[in-house]
Amino acid sequence: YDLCKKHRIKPIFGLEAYLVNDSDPLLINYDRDGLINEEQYVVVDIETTGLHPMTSEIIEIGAVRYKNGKTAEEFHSFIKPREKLSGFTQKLTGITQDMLSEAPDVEEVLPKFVEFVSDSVFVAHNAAFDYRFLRFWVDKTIDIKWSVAVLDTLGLSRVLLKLPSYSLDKIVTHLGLGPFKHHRALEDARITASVLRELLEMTQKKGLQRLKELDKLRKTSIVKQAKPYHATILVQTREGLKNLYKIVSDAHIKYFHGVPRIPRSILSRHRNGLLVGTACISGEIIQEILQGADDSEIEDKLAFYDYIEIMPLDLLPKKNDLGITRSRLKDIYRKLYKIGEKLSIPVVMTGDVHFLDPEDEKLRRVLQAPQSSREIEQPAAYLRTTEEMLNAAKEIFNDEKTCKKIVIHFPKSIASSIKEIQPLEKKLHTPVIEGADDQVRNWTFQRAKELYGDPLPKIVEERLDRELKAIISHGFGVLYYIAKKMVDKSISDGYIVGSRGSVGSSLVAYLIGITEVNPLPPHYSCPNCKYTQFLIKNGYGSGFDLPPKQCPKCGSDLVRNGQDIPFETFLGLQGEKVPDIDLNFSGDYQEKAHKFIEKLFGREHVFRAGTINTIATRTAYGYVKAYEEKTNRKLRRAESERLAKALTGVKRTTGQHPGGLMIIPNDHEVYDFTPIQYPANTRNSKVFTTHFEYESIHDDLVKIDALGHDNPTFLKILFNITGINPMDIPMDDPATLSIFSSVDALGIKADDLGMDVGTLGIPEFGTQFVRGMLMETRPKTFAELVRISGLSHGTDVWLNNARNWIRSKQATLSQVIACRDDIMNYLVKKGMDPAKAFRIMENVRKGKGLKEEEVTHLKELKVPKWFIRSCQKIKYLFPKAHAAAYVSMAFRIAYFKVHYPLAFYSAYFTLKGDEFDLEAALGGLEDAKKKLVALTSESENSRAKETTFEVMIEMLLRGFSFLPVNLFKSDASQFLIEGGKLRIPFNKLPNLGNNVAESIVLARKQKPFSSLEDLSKRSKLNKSHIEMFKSMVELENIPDSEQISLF
DNA sequence: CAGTGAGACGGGCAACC
DNA sequence: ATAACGGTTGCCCGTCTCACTG
Repeated sequence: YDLCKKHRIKPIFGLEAYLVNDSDPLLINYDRDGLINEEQYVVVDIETTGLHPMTSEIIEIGAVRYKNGKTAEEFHSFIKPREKLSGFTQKLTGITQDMLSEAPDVEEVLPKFVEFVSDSVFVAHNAAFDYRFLRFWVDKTIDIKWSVAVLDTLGLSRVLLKLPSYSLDKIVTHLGLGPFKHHRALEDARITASVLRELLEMTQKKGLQRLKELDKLRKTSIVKQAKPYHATILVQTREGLKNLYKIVSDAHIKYFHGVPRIPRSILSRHRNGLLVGTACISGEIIQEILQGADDSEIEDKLAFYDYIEIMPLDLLPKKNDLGITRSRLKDIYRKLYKIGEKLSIPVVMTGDVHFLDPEDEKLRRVLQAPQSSREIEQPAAYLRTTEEMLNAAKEIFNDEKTCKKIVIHFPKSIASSIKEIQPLEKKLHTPVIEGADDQVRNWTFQRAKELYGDPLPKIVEERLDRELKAIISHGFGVLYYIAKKMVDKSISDGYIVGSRGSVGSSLVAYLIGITEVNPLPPHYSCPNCKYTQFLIKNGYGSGFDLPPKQCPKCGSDLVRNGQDIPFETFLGLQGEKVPDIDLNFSGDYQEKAHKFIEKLFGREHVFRAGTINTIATRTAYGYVKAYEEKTNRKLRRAESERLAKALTGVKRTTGQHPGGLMIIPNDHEVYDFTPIQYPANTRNSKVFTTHFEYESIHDDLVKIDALGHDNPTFLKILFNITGINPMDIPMDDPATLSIFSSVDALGIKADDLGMDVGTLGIPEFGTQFVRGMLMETRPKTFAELVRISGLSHGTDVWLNNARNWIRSKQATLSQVIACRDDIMNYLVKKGMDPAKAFRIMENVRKGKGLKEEEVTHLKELKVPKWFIRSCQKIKYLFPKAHAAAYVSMAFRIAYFKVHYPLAFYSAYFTLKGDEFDLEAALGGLEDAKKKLVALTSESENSRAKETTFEVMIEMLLRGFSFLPVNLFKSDASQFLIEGGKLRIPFNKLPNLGNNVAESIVLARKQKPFSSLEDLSKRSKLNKSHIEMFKSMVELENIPDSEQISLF
């Protein structure tokens, strides 16, 4: 929409639909009122040389008269075809050329057959096929307008039976009607008569007496059985867009079967503001014509459509399985034009555009390569100019006037009947919860007074007033409210919540418990008498670094806190920035957190943000390679690069956002903004996602990010093992702080470990890169850790940037740009207008650099060169609040690593042990070291595995070791502490996942295993597992089988 | 006894914070 | 030896095993 606006193109929304006819009657042309029981039926089957009456012939007719539960007279005849039988037909039917050479001509057989049917009800399996075929040839050869009541056993069995397939033989098997010779006319007719008998009995059991009541049985499950037709839908009005969203949602959620299907009844129900076109040769109209529908049927069908589409003849593949030629198609198009004129339905020439330029056709071939054994020719479905369309029209119609009509005039008039629609308002629709604002205000002040006394210190009061004004006036109070509810719920369920993103910049958020980051300047406060002391500009970057102190008034130990973070990073200067509420839940708890939000807002108002998975570089090269292999040719490098590049961005599948929930305000429906669907169209998913990805709707809807993270799980495991509440850990513990610059506190030697910092396994501090930073900077304070955290994220923040300024002594660790906040703080201090400083901060942190006039302005303010260069290089930058939150979590985990090592290693391997190498663990230190060396030289893609090895080596160095998996002692997934050792859990065995591991523990709880046979029976272990158990698991000498105890 | 389909598992990849 | 942002969820696909089917 934006691009159209920019380039002054009128956008027309719409789609190519898979339309399914769910409203075709089971019985047609029936105008009597007979009883099911008393009606006379003729059950028919024909064998033909192909599927389309225009291009194929009838070679055999079989029919059985049926009345009152009994079959009577039979009719059978071969028919001599005008053309030779294909091998396929012979093979399918078993009918040979010989059998037909003496047969009568079609002109001779059909009159007898018509007489045999007389005014009975014509019955067949997929009756439309047989009926239309016969009718076409009756009309063609004996010139009779034949019309007779038709009943379809296929349709009838679909509504009466529940089967995966409704082919005649499947139904026969299902009904137990015995074997028969399929694809021979008389046999098929006889067996179909038996099927008819069963089906009619069933309808009578359902209480139906009269044949014309049959349509009462119709139900929506037909949608999945019927063949989908293409159709084009255009959006004419705003109402139409919402209707389309509803239709698309239904198609994805209720009627998805291979493709999203749109039942005609649903389209009719939401038809306002929509135009429906007949689409390509896979559309209903042309398909029906090919299958022998006559003009009056086509006219009836066309009543549903708003315009008829005609397409350039070269879109028809030369070889196609429809048995249709270009000249035949040309005739059909001409006929459609005539009918269009008669019915006053505009006929337009459309291009069936699937790509932009003719040569892009090759890209489609490459895309098909992995799925197909041969190279598939693609139709010329490119975007044509008016000139090209006129030329294509001339191939169908002789007169220029008609060509201009269908290429120019009719399309124009359709386009002008379409309103210009703005799909989204680009205005945030915040949800409303009655009383939320007041509640947030009350919670805030209540907690503020608990911490800082009443009346509040000026600095606190001023900040709260400023924050609350911005928060509430922009309608964000409800976000705070909801976030608090979620955090409270998670904590009461036993899982702490990590804060992430910039929420920690908000004092209100801290006070109501959304974040543990206190953004006030470093300060002392007395938990007893509420004495406070704020230390502004005293050189401390974090309250955690302040020296311990007693309250001068009452002598209690003072609390030290405050990370010194400006509120503006969160909401902007005037609260103009849409805030991001990001929360880190334990991965184990994430789903529950989502359920909780659904409950709060209502299920109709919360949807997981959808994502669209596209072909990216790696996959693109995969496609090109597959294409090379399939076509057996070697492309030049430039060509494969060109193809790969052109393929990137093509949609592959849809998915779920890692944690984002879109909130629909109470006074709206989701269809005001987006359709909805299942992720990846998996019908059993518990989740609905938005059909549009987050990026395209984020201006209009609030998103709450409830993400999964290991830290809360990590700390929960540590709490369970040690009983120590991670939130009570002293944040100035010197031993803990020391491992960020030395290994001494771990009781091992740097040389043995191969590094001289102790942060292996500490989240965000354990990688080689960050360890390198630690070795270079040797941070000694919490504030410095926060800076390292900022510096260690994003490209060109540390390397090629801050590190150089520090090395060349142009700036110090405390001066360089480590967080977003640093930029604004510094520039405001230099005298820049805060609004400008904010804008620069926002641009730099997104990697947009500086504008030329901004550089000039910075120079005027005497901002040093290194600062300007820094801003220009940074690609992404943490907010300080995020860094502070993450360092707090890392610090807690580090505390356990120093003081409760086994608990730490247990939690670490339980959580991060995907790459855990069981053999190395049991092989001992030297073995593990050897394996690590081998691994490092092996591949570049084994970083995670390397880290697991390093942590393992560190643990062994500290004097701890592993115990083998034990059938009676191991847990499913947790590393249990036994003495000074860690017992390896079942799920670390190769090819044995959590599922199976848990089944073992569950069965063991019920009753100890008496033998391997018993184990195999009562758990989900398979044979290979059992074999593996014999060599890798301590089985404590249990017998192989139960037999021994029998004797 | 071959074919099929479902489910578990692990690796590779993409989207996203 | 060098360069390196770290860490999470989720989808697809190939492989393996096993139960079921005719």
